[in-house]
Amino acid sequence: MIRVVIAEDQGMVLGALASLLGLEPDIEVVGRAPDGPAALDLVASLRPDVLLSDIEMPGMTGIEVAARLGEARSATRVLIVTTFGRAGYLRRAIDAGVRGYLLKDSPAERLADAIRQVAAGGRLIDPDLAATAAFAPPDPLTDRERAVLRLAQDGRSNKEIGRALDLSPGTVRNYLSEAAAKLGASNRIEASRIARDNGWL
Amino acid sequence: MIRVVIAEDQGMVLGALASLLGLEPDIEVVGRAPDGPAALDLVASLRPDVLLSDIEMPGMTGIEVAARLGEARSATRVLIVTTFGRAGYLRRAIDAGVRGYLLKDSPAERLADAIRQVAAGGRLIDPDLAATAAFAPPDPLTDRERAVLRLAQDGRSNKEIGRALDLSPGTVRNYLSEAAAKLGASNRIEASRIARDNGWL
DNA sequence: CCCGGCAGGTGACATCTGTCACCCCTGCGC
DNA sequence: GCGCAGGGGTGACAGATGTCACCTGCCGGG
Repeated sequence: MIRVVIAEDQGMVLGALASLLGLEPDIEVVGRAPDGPAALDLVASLRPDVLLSDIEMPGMTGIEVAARLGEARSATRVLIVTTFGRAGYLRRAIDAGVRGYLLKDSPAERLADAIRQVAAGGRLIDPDLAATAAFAPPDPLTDRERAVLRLAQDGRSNKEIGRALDLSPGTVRNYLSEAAAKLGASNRIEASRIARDNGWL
Repeated sequence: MIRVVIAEDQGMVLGALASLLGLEPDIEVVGRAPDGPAALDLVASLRPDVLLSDIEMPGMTGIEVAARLGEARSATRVLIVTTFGRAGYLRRAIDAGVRGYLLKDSPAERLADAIRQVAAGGRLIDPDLAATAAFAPPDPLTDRERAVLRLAQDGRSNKEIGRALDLSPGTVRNYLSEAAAKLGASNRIEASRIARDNGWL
């Protein structure tokens, strides 16, 4: 019997996934978490074979949860199931020690097999995303550029961004200009959009 | 027996919802559609009691589907299940003749009851969202302002927006300035964000 | 026919942005 | 000690943006 904990912040999807897995004779859903910290606690106390986790959750992302489990030498393997087919997310997930990465776009039938594969010690990445990611350019941004873009994307001015990051407005402008050049964007809005779409923010 | 068609573009969620409803003795999932047009076709051919539909789908949104069904005097009642708790979406959904509106955030247990209620001719709106929406300000934007904001949000310049909408760049600036003033924003980026978050775009 | 309202436009002005060349530190390898 | 890379900063300039007052043409109602 494969023991699984599910972490997913959308209650309806959480329940639906649980019922989907409930149909499988060799899989047992032993716990459900609505956010990152709860997932971490449940894995610590229940020690399931697999944690099936979303990425975007309150408190902590699924990727952070995976990283924490890795640090704690947990035996639980993490399988990410997410909406976002962004190459940058996949990259970070793999670096965090995740064992599988599926998209919610793919057919539901794939899920149980993915869990079996991961539980058996295998690895698994959504094939479409793997192909995309293999040819995607790597993240060209520096930490500063990322920070500045994050603030720029919700309308802060150079002056405000400078205050927030303790930089002069002129320097903020330089970073944004650099970032736009790297991303082939013609202004901060386009630059943030490109970075966001690639999962670099 | 309540006959239901599900429209949802994320395969995994579609399958999971179907299995969730499969547990209910009085509900039968008779069809599944991965996009708007397919949903419309399925409803036309299967004439289910209820269409359970997402909003954001390829081809046509769930709200548009509901509007088309209304025009066609279809007896099928539409229940929206969506991620987005945006007051503007709810408003438009109701105007389109939708009979229920649930959030994916709410617990899975609510779904089956919602379907029964809608199938029986009742109406149902997620209580939290209903409360929020009741106090939310109405959409203050004109069609022009909306169009301009939509283009501004992905980084087009005044000149480009003008070309796209066949307006002079100066007029575009005026619309954006107007919109920002109405929304209490200090620039086009913030204005687009506010409008988007409220479901006004 | 006249008037008011409304969509669209113009011009002027202050700011903000984007681009670029160049400066100042600090740390580090030699 | 020298050189130099890298983070941060400055100044100047062109062009984009935000704000506002005011103009035009068109339409629908008195």
